[in-house]
Amino acid sequence: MTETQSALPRQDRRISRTRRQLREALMALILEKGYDAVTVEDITARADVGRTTFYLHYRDKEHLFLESITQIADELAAQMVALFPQALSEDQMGDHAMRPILLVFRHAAENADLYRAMMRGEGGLIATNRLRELTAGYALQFMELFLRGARTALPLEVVASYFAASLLGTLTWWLEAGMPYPPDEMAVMFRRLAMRGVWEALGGAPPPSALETR
Amino acid sequence: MTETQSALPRQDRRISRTRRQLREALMALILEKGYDAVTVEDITARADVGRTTFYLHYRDKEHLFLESITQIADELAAQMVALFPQALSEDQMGDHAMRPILLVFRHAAENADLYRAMMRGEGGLIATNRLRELTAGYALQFMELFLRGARTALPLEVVASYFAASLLGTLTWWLEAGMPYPPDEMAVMFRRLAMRGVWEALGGAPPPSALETR
Amino acid sequence: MTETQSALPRQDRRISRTRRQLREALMALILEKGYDAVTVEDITARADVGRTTFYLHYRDKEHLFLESITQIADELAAQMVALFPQALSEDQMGDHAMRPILLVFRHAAENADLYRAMMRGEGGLIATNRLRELTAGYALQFMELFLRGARTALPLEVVASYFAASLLGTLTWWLEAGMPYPPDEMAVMFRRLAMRGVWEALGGAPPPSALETR
Amino acid sequence: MTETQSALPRQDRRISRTRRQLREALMALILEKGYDAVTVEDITARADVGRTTFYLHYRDKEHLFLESITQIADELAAQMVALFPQALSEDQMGDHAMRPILLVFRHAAENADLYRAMMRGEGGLIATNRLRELTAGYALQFMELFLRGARTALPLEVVASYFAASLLGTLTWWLEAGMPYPPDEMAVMFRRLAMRGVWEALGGAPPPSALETR
DNA sequence: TCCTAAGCGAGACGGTACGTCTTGTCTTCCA
DNA sequence: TGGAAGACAAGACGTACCGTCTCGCTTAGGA
Repeated sequence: MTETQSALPRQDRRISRTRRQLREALMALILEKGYDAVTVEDITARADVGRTTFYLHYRDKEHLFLESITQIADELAAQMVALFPQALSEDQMGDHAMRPILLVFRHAAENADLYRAMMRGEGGLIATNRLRELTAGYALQFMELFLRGARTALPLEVVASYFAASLLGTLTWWLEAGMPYPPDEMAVMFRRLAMRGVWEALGGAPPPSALETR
Repeated sequence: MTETQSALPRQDRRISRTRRQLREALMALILEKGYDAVTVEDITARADVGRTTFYLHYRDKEHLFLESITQIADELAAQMVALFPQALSEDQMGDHAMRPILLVFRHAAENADLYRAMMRGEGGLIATNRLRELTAGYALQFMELFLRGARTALPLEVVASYFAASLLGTLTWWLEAGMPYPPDEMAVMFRRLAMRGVWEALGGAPPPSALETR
Repeated sequence: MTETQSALPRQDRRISRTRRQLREALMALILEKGYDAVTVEDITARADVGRTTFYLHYRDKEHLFLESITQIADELAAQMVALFPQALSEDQMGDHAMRPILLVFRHAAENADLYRAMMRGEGGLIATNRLRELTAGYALQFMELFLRGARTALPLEVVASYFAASLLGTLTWWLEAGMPYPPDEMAVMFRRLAMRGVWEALGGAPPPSALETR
Repeated sequence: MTETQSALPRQDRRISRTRRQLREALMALILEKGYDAVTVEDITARADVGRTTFYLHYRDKEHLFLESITQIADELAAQMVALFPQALSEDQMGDHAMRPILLVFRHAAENADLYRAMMRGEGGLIATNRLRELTAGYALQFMELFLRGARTALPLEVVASYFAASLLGTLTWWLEAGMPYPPDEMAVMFRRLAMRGVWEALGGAPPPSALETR
C-alpha cells in the first residue's frame, strides 16, 4: 500500500489525500447529523479543504457519497468473488451457502461506522438500494449456479429479493441496536431464519449440513 | 364518509378540503419526482393553494408526509386489530398467522400509489422506518401472544425484526416491480419463505395448516 | 413628499424604503471604495437588508447603479425642460444659452457626492456615457432649435459631442479637484472657453449678450 | 527592430514574444467584449500561453493593460517632444499650436484599434484618466512656455483640464463614430472649436495665423 | 557533451463573489 | 376572519475567476 502510493506522482498522491479526507469527513458527519443535514460546507470545513476543491472532485454531495459506498461495496464484492473459485458439488453447496452470509456480517462488523452511515438517515435509501440490488444480484447468481436450470417452487426473483431484503433488514437492525450479538452468531441466526424457507422455495430439502454445521 | 363531513361545520369542511388537496398533491408529486425533489411551492401550486396556507396547517413537508402516512397506517392497523378479537387456540394460530400477511398485501394493492410514494425516494426512509417499527411491533405482540412466555430458540426481537424487514422488503420489491403477482399469491409465497424459519426459531414445528392451507 | 408616501399602500412604502436604502448604500460605498470594489453583499449589509432581497429588486449591481443615475439625470432633465417654455427670439438665445450650463454646475454642486460617485472609478463609464449622450442630445436639440435649418460651418454632431465632452470633462475635473470655484463662476469660465468656438462653428458671430452678460 | 530582437539572447526573445502575444490578445479581446468581460483565462487562451505564464509576467489584467497603454502613450509623447526643439517666437506659436493636435489625431488614426480598446468599456477609465492627465500636463507645459508668466484671464489649470477633456472627448466620439472625417480635418475642426476660447482665456487675441492657416 | 537554469504548461488549491433556489416568518389586503 | 399575495432574512447551492503554488517538461547556453 505504501509502495503503491509512493509510486504515484506527487500531485496524484495529493489528490487522493484530498478525496480521502472528503470521504472521511462525510462519513463522520453523517453519523453525527444524518445525511440530509450535512452541507457541502460542513464537509469541506471538516476535511480542511476549500469548498471549491470539493466541486473540483465531485459533482455534489451525493456523488461523493456514492463513490464512498461503491468503494466498500467493491471491497465486499471482491471478498465475495474470492469465495467461488470453481464449481461446487451439491453437498458442498450447503456448506458454502453459509460463507457469504458470514462474510457480510463480519464485513459489516469491521466497518460498522461506515455501514451505519450508509443506512442511516434520509440519504440512506441511496445506499440501501445499491446494496439491495447488489445483494439480490449475488443471491440470484448463487442460486442459479446451484440450480443449474432446475424448476423451483417459487419464482427465483421473488426468492432473491426476499433474501436480500431480509439480510439487509436484519443487518440494519443489528447495527442500529449496537451489535448486541457477535457477527458469527448473527450469521447463524439469520441462516436459521432464512434458509429453511429459501431451500424449500428452491424445491429441495435443505442439505443436512446447512442446518447443523456452521 | 360524506355523512361524517356534512356533520362538520362549513369552515372545518373547507379546512379538511385544503388538507386533503395538499396530501394528494404531495403524493402525486412524490410519484413524479421523488420526495426530495418536491418543494413546498410545488405542492401548493398543485393543490391550488397559497404557500402561506401550507404553513398554516403543517410545520413543513415532512410533517404533511408523516400525517399522510399515519393515516393509511392507522387504517391498516385498525383492520389488523379487528383480526384478534380474542385469544386463539394453538392450532388456530397457524391459520391466523396467515391473515395479517394477507391483509398487508391486499391493503398495499388497494393503495398501491400511496405505498409506492411512501417507499420511493430519499424521504422514503421516514416512511419505511415508521412502517418497519409498526410491523415489528405487531409481530412481536403476535408472537408473545402465541408463546405465552415459552422459551424460544432465537431472541424474539431478532425474529421480529427479521420478519418485519423481510415482509416490507418483499412488499417493496413487489410494488416496484409493478405487482407481477396478485396480492393473495404474494402472501402465500411470502409465507412459504418466511414462516418455516420463524416457526423453528420460536421453537416449535410449524402447524400443518400453516404449510398447507391458505 | 411625505404626503405622497403616506398615500401609498403600506407594502409599497416598505418596498420603496428598501430600494432607497440600497441606493444610498451603493452611493456611499462607491465613494469609499470605488464602484468595482463594492460587492452586492457590501451593499445589502450597509442597507441592512438580506442579500436575497437585493436580487428581488435588481438584476445586479449595475442595474441598481443605472437606476440611481437615471433618477438624478431625470431630475436634471426636468429642470432643463422647464427652461424652454416657448420659442425664443434670436437675441434671447444668447442669454438663454447660459442658463442650461449654469443649471448643470449648480445641480452638480448640490449633488456633489452623487456626481462624484457617478464619475469615479471603473464603473464610472457607465454613468459618464449616459450623461454624455444625454448632454450631447440636449445640446443638439438646443442648437437645432436655434439654427432652424441654417447651414453651419462645422457638422452639428461634431459640435454637440465637442460641447458635451468639454462640459462633462470640466465638470469632472472641478468635482475631483474639490470644487475650488463656486458653480456660477465655473459656469462663466466654461462659457468663456466653449462658447466662442461653438458660436463660430455654428456660423454666426456670437450675440453681444453672450459675451458680456452672465 | 529585427536587429534589436536578434541581438537579444534567445530566452529574452521568447519572453518578449510571450508578452507581445498577451498584449495583442488583450487588445483584441477588449474590442470584442469590453475590458471587464475579458478574463485572464481568455487572454492566455487567445495568446496560446499557460495561465501560469501570465502571472509570471504581469500582476493582473490591469497591469498588462497599463503596460500596453504606456507603450503607445510613450510613443506619442516621443513624437510630441520632437516638436519643441527650441523656444519659439510668439508668431510661430500660433502655427505650432496646431501641430500637437494634428499629431494626436494622426496617431489615433494610425492606432485606431488600440485607441478604441483603451477608451472602450468599463476599464476604460484607467486609460482615459492616464491620457487625460498626460494631455493636461502637456497642455499646461505648452501654455506656460508660451505665456512666460503673464497673467491670464482664467486659471491655467481650468484651461488645461478643459482643453484635455474636450480633446479626448472629441477624439473618443470620432473613433467610436468610425472616424467619419480624416484626421487632419478633425484636427482643424477641433482647433476651430477649442482655440478661440483658449486664446481668449489666456488673455490675448488669437494670432491671425491660428485662424487662417493649417 | 552534459547539465543546469529558466521559460513554460498543467492543474490542484483556497478564496471571494456571484446569482439562484427554497425555506419559514411576517404583514397587508381581500372576500 | 381565513386565505392569498408577496416582501423579507437566512442560508445552501453550484459556478466563475482569481492569484498562488507545485510539479515536470523543454531548451538553450555555459562548464
